[in-house]
Parts: sequence; C-alpha cells; structure tokens
Amino acid sequence: MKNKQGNKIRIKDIAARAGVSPGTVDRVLHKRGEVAEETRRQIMEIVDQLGYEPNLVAKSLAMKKTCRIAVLMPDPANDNPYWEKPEFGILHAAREVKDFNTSVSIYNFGMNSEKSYLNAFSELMKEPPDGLIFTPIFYHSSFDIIRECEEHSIPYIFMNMRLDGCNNLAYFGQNAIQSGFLAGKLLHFSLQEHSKILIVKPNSHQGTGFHLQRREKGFLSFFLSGSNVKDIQCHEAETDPYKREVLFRDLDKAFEQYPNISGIFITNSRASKIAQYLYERGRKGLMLVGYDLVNENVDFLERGIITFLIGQKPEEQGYKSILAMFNYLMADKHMEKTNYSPIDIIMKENIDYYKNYKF
Amino acid sequence: MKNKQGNKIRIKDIAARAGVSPGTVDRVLHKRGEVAEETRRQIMEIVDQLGYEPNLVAKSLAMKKTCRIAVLMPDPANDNPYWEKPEFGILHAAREVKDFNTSVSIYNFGMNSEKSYLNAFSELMKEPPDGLIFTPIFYHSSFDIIRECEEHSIPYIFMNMRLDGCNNLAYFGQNAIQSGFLAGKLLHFSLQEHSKILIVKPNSHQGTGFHLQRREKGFLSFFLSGSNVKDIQCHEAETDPYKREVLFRDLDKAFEQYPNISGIFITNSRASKIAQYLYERGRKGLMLVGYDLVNENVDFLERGIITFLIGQKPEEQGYKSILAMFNYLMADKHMEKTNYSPIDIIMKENIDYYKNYKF
DNA sequence: CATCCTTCCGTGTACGCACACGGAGAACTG
DNA sequence: CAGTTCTCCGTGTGCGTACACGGAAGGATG
Repeated sequence: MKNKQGNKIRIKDIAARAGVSPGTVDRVLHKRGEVAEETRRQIMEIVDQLGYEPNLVAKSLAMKKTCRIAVLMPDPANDNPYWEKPEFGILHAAREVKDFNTSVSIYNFGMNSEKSYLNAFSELMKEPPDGLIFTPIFYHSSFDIIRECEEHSIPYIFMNMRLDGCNNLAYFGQNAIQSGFLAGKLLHFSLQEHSKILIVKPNSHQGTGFHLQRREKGFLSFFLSGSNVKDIQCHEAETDPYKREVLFRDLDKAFEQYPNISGIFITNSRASKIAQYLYERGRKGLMLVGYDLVNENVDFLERGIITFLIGQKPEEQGYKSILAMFNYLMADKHMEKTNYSPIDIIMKENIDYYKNYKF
Repeated sequence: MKNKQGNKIRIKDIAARAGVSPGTVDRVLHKRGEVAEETRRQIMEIVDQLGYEPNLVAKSLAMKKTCRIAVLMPDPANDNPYWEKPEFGILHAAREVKDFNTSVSIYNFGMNSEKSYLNAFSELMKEPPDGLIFTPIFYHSSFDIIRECEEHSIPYIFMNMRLDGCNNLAYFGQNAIQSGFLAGKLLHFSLQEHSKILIVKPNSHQGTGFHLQRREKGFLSFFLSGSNVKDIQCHEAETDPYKREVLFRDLDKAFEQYPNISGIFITNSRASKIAQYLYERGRKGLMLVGYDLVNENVDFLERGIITFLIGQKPEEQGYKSILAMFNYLMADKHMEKTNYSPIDIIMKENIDYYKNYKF
C-alpha cells in the first residue's frame, strides 16, 4: 500500500524536538534572523529530517498579506465570443483563490480600439495590483504597459498572446505556428492527390493579426516541407469574415479563379462564416478546417460542414494564468516561462467531450 | 471592470447585524437547533441578503473531521505502465488535499490475479475508509466489493472502468464505444477507397477485455453505419501482443491471408508492439491507430510508424476522482454521475503538448 | 555599579470557523 | 416558593501559522 497522507508535522513538533519555542522555529523558517547560528543549524536539521512542510491552510489563514491580481483582456461581450472562454477559466480560478486572501479583477477593452486598451490599463493602475495578467494585442501600447509594470515592479503574465524579449513571468497560450502546421497535416491527410486548398486570411484590423500570420506560416511550412507527398497546392484569399457581403463576394471570386478547390483553411475563429457560405452556395464535400470551439463553429462541426476544429483550451489558459500568478505571489512558486496549451483536434465524433469545459 | 473578489462577510458580521452572537449564527448555519424560530429566520434572511459564503480555509482548519480516501487500482509497476498515469494524477490530488485533513492511500493489485484484487480490498478494509475509488476490473469480485461498501456505507467512485446499474457516486473514464467509433473515422479518413483494415484484438486474460470489446464495437459500428463511403473492409486477428513470438506469428498469418491490408487498429495500449512488427518486417505506409500515450507508443508515433493515438487523459481521471470524493465528503458537493474524459486525437504534430501532462 | 544596548528567545494574539460548555431566564414541579 | 428542567444563547478554546512585543542574559559604557 502506498500512503500519501499528511505528515502532520507541525512547527510545534519541531520546536519540541529542538527544545525551543515555536516562535524560534518560525524565525528560522522565515529567515528573519534573531536566532543564534547554532540553534538555527540544529532546527534546520530537524526540519530536513522530519521533512516538514507548512500547512498551507493555516498559513493563508494567518497571513495578513492579501494580493490583488488584475486581468486586462478583450471584452467578451463586445467583440468575439471566444473571449468568454478565458474569462470563464479566470472566474473559476478566482473562486478557488478567494479564501486565500486573493482578489481578481477583470478589466476589459475593445479589440478595435487601442485607446480603450490603454484606458483600461490606466484605470486598473489607479490601484496598482500585485500582479497583472494581460493579452498584449496591440504591439506598441503593450510596451508602454510593460514599461509601467516594470517601473512599479508589478510582475506580469501573457495570456493567449505574447511578445518576445520581455520579462514576463510566463506565457499561457498556444503555439500558433505548430497549430498551423498541424492544420496543414490534417488537410493533407484527408484530401486526394493534386487537390487545391484555399487559405482564407482575415484582414485583421487590429494586432491580433500576429497570431493569424503565425498560423498561416505554420500551415504553409507543412506544404513546403517534404511532407507534401500528395502535391497539394495552396491559394490564398484575403477577406473580412465579419462582413457577410464582403466575405461572400471574395469567396465567389476565389472559387471563380480556382474552381476545383476541395479544402479550406481559415486562420481565425470565424470558420462558421465560411461554413455558412458553403451551405448557402450548396458546395458539399469540401474539407474545412478552422479554429476554436465558439458556438457557431460547434454547430457547423456537428452538421458536418466544418471538418476539423483546432482547439486550444482557452478556459485553461485563463485558469492557469491566475493560478500561476497566485502561486508566485503567495507561495513563491516559480513556473515555466512558456506554457503551451495542447493543440486539440476536434471532429464531429469527439466534440461532445470538449464543448463544455469542466474543471 | 468586473470584480470577483472575496465578499469578506464573516459569521461575525452576520451576528453583528442580527444582534446576536457568532455562536448563534453558527448554530443556524449548521442546523443544529437550539435557536428560536424567529431568530433563525432573521439570521437566514441576513445570510441570504449578504450572500454569505463560508471561508473554506478557516473552515477546514477548524474542522476536527478528517477523511481517508482509499484507492484500489492495478499496480503500475507489475503490469502496464499505463497505470502510472492515473496514479500520477492521484498523487497530485493527494498533495492538494493533504492540508485539508484528507489522506489518500493507494492499494494495488495485479491485473492477472482476481485474488490479489480481493486481497487488496480486504487489506484496505482493515481500516474502512470514508470513501473508495476503484477500477472494477474483475466482474464478479467487483460486486462483492460493492456489496461490502454499501454495508459499511462507504461511497465509491469508478475510475477508468465502470459497471452499470450500481450506486456509484460517479464514473471518471472514457466513452470506450465512442472512442472506437472515432478510431474508425480516423482510419476511414486517411485511407483510399476499397482499402482493407485489420483489427487486432488482444485476447485479454482478464476483465479488462470489457473495454476492448466496446472499443471494437464502436469501431465496427462506424463501418456498418452509412459513413463508410469508401467501402472499406475490416478483418480481425486475435493475438497476444504481450508475447512477441505469438504476435509475430499471428500477424504474419493475417498478412498472408489478407495481403493488401493498409490500416491496423489495435484496441489496447500495445500499439507499439505492432509498430515494432511493421518496422522489423519493413512494411511501410500503413496506417496504425492505437490507444494511450505510454512511452513506447509515443516513440513510435514520433517516428511516424504509429499514425494516431487516442488519448483519454488518465492523469485527469485519477485527479478528478480524488477531488470529487473529497468535495463530496468534506463539502457535501455533489457531482455528475458520468464524467467522460475527452477523446484526444494525437499525432506526431501535436504529441508534444500531451506527453507530459501538466496540472 | 547603574544604565543602556544588543542578542536571542518565549509568549501572546489574531486569522475565521466549529464546537463544547455553561449561564440566564422561563416554565414547570411538588 | 425553592428546586428542577428546558429553551435559547453568549463565551471560550483550539485548529497551525505569522508576527508583534517584550523579557532575560550578557556585554559595553559612563
């Protein structure tokens, strides 16, 4: 039998063994001096020997320290329902850490407005938090934010997106290039030889284009690598999937230009819009690969119009970002700098187990 | 700004509002009577109004109650390295709940020995635990175990495998039929028309065969459904993948009988053995689909000899089983009865994000 | 030798909750 | 009306840790 139960070794026990009072042990454990070297050494020996581990429950109860974590992310209500998912994870984590004297505040901004981004940040800086989690969508302003964080010694974590060369504690998000590569593989897998693929590139008004470019890069690199044994060709179409007329016009044009397209890859989460197009135009049998389990996408996946969705566990990204910051601030626990979420391959046959994320 | 921070409403606050002492509020909250109905009503009103939620940290510190959770599962050392994974999750959960007066003890048995199964159970029943988590591998003995649990009023959770018609609190595991169905889809996807598939059926000495049968059933049901538009044929071969000579002999025989097999599906976690066979025999270009991210499988997946692995997050199954039992015993939180783990589709291109499970 | 400071350590209180104990007052008994 | 029981409620202590405070012993200083 393997027993992993509480050692039940308390500060008091160590004190008794060492013949001192609990206060002394505490001073040693917290390295706040005022203990004779000989006594310190002896106590540390007993600590190591008994394998003392502090009771985190009692610790947090006694701790006066409270910590405030701020989150700066796009508004799920205004822009893209995708952002409900990280928010869901964040709220879940917030509930878990609430009783540990930790509060979480979410500040939202509009994805189309760099100004609202900076406004939300200065709003949260009215009471500087102990740690910041944010999604650095806008390139230049993000560096302003980073600078200000570093001036105030506020540690920060990137969620969902990241910038290179920063002193962020960590990044929780996806490996966009690799996910694009995988998308390429999936289409290659399911298509006949000499097929043609259309890559739909949303002309992003904002900084989020960064991600999309990487996905595309990964996608293309699959077909440029030796893996393209089926000699599949890629074409591109730039459009605005948020505007129905524009999208339909651009897709019509693309199909006119390349009539025998049999696979489509779209680099953002608007695959449902393409699916709607295919449905209305009566084009069947095409493979369609996109990103993210937003409701509309899930619908079309279940109806068989979207073939694959690539998931990235956005709920988990939010959840883990909060917990990592919490552990860093309250327990001095450090983390890996890069934390890629899994690249989930989701089809009609396994969507059921992904669509409602359970913690 | 959305703020999800601690309400900071304590029993003391409620007492002050109601003009009574904290002890009275406590009696009301714990429904242990000795409070005048009028007072009770008034206090409950304030509780609802202020939205009081107990501080779980302080609660568990003050709680005298301790709880012991026992786990009964196959020995990872003796049998199948697969079982290291649920154990990993269990140990992780054990660490998290340790400071909440909860201990976790793991009892192992050999998958080939129904006797060791019952032995381990009676061993753990020497001190009956407050809750039991187990993998009901052996059909009949499992019902003995269940009966004894119910006599002692010990709640139990099925992990990884389950029996129908029981009063288990919950099941954490996979949907074996659906995962087989998905495997069928994957092979169908990646094969040409009129291909032939070989299903390798391990002749399981033990009760674990249950799972394997369901996977096979799901697999076949895909090809029997209208989905088999490519007219792919399935053949079967029973063998013992644990014994190299037997396996090689049986596979040689199968390839002789059906020379143009281009896809193989194996229903348990020994895909690596088939891969080894294909490698040694120089058979390339076959699609091979199997289960579980045990090291050998991961190796062959990375080398491109295994095409797909189906994962089921065994670490999470272990972790969630413990946490669910903990929440049930210590916080009266109830759970869903059926908790399927996701059916992860894993290829060479996304294995990196699955092989080392991170909590 | 009195005074003061330094070094080292013990004691006490608080964190929010659970629960045991006991006490005040009403109600009931003989 | 003294004595007993019962109802309802306040107080106190402990869970394991953090930290403030203060105290004893010893040395330094005048």
